[in-house]
Amino acid sequence: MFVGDCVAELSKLPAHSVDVVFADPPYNLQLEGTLHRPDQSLVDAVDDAWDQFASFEAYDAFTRAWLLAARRVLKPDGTLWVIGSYHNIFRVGAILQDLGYWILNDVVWRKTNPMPNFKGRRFQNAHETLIWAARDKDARKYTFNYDALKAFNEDLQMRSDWLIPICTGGERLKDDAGDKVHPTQKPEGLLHRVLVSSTKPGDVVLDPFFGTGTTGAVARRLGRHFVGVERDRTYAAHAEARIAAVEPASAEALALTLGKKAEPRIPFGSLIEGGLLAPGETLSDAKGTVAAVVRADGSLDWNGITGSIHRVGAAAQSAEACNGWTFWHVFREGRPVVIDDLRQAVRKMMGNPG
Amino acid sequence: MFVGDCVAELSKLPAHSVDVVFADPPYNLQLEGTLHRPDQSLVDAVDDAWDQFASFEAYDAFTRAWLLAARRVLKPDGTLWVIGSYHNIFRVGAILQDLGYWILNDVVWRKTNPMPNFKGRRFQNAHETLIWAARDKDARKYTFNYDALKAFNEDLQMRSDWLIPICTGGERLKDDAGDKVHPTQKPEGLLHRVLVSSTKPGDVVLDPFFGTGTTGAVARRLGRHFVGVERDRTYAAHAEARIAAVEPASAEALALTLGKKAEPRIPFGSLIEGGLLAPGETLSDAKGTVAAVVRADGSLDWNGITGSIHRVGAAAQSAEACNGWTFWHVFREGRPVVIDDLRQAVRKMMGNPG
DNA sequence: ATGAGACGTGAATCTTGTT
DNA sequence: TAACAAGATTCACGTCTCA
Repeated sequence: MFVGDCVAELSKLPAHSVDVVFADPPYNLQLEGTLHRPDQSLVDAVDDAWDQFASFEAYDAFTRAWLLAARRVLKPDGTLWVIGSYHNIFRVGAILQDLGYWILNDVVWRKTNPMPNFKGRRFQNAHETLIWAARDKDARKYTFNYDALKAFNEDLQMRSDWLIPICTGGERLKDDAGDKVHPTQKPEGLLHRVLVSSTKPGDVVLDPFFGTGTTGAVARRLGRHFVGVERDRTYAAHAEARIAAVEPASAEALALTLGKKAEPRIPFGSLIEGGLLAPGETLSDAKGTVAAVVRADGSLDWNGITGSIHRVGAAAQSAEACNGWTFWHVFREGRPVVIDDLRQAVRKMMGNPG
Repeated sequence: MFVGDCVAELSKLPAHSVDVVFADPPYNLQLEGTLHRPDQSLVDAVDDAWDQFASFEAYDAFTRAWLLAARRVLKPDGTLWVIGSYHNIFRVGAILQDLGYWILNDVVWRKTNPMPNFKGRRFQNAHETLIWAARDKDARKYTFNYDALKAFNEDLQMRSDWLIPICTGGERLKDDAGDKVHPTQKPEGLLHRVLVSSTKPGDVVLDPFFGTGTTGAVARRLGRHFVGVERDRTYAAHAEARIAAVEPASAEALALTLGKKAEPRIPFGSLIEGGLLAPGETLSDAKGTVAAVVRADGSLDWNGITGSIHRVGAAAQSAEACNGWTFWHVFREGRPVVIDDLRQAVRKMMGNPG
């Protein structure tokens, strides 16, 4: 591990000495005011100095510099991973294409537990994007452990969308005061999948933005060598202690983190998108005493009371709560069909994507 | 619908005339051999290195041209959607940031049934990326139907990852020979969610790469107007026939679920004017630990601190801010009733006068 | 000891209308 | 245009408190 600026430190390494680069650069978040949750508590923003850039141009220059330095130390058949959000990932992706990297995949990290959008002004930002790229367009022998991934994924090809929780609980590093050490610590599960898919035991992994050493900890556990560069001495110190405590895990334990799957939740609106229900159709309860109209936005209208299938179902029964899936029916060929059956049909259409 | 080059046709439209742009541009022109510069000259590949540079440059110029043209016709509070894959989306995203668009979200379309990766050299490419951006950074009144999407998604706010099947079966347009008409026809379910989330009935939607008219078909069904531009006469002809067969949904089915923000404002004083609260009555918080007195002028008095229900509520909690409507309660028949319920009663009175 | 419920928190470009 | 005021707004978990 080296403490220092990543471009300067990388220039000291020999060329073509690294199998894989994993980089979690600053996102250039460009936050302005403060943000409160509905309960008035303050959201702890990423306002650290290392994430501040004067302009897109400044961020681009920074990005070009470290991507160039990383490319020099990569072996000809090496690959590079970068993670980012919509704030920066498009710039990073375009620049790495310009520099001659060849994109192999973009991969979506779907968070099981993302922070909500508190003000209701956008979609909940529930994912981040990783780019996986070869050093050169004509690289043929880069490492991709296709069969291992397929075995871990219940004999299905590993997809480009990964469902992994954010880093919380005991895994999250805390200082003596109980505060998080690093504002953006990545989950080990993410690095695990990255390294299992694109490195072999004994490979050298370089992380130019080492932070608190997630890459190093997972690399050590998986029997990979690592080189980390971190500018902040506090982060580096925590990383060192953390990695020293890592014990290599058994092969069985490795399989566990990759096998997780979740049953896909089907929103009611998907029945409309999928054409199983048309806007304007009428839903009723099992006895046919209540009638509500399906609206295009995925809500119901019962005598002017509108909302989700559950809310309106509750209102129609004067109940506190209601499972709309089993309450509402639609007529098909003269018979009432519970909409839960339509949901099953959608699930079949949807196949089995994690 | 217009048949022609999108930049040329867009230049004929009036400025600030469009609410939303949905664009599905060519993903990687260099592979398809149809890459033209904005002046219509054909890009001629020479050798690999030069070809790569020339191709990205040309694609960037093409992208800049149509994004600029689209920005001119967008209303100040309009938004733009672009869909792409890792081949092009990073360049598109960086350029639209450079042009002054302000990214609101990136959204991942997760395919339920993606094509497998046959060679087993990469992850299965199971998603595409959409960028949703406002025309301007400081646009505040762009349309986002938050409450409709929340109802759609069973009372959870809509995430940035959408699970939707690809376009197959009866929805996929075929020609007389039984071959698919367009190589990349998008599913109507995807456009449904795009238009429900970011447009209102009656809005104008522009699609500069109209193809076989998915945007037009869904817009028509959802009671939105559309403008489509397509260069290929065959695609345009199929689009026209397809859209003509679409049955628009009824006005009632198109109504959007609206939240509190859309409701008329009721000053607190109206509760006193309407006789629902009497001057001198006592309000308290939900637990009954705080008590304030209602004054005839519509202000509260809590231990000598006077002001609006919000200010006094904040002071009573030692908080920065407070929604007085949900904080304060009044006793009715021995039970605490939140004053927000009284406000609803006033709204009903005002909605049905007499 | 156990369970129910309160509390805290995470890479966030997060309001709107009037004066 | 800047300042002020009204008032709308959250999901999944892990941990802690208290009965």
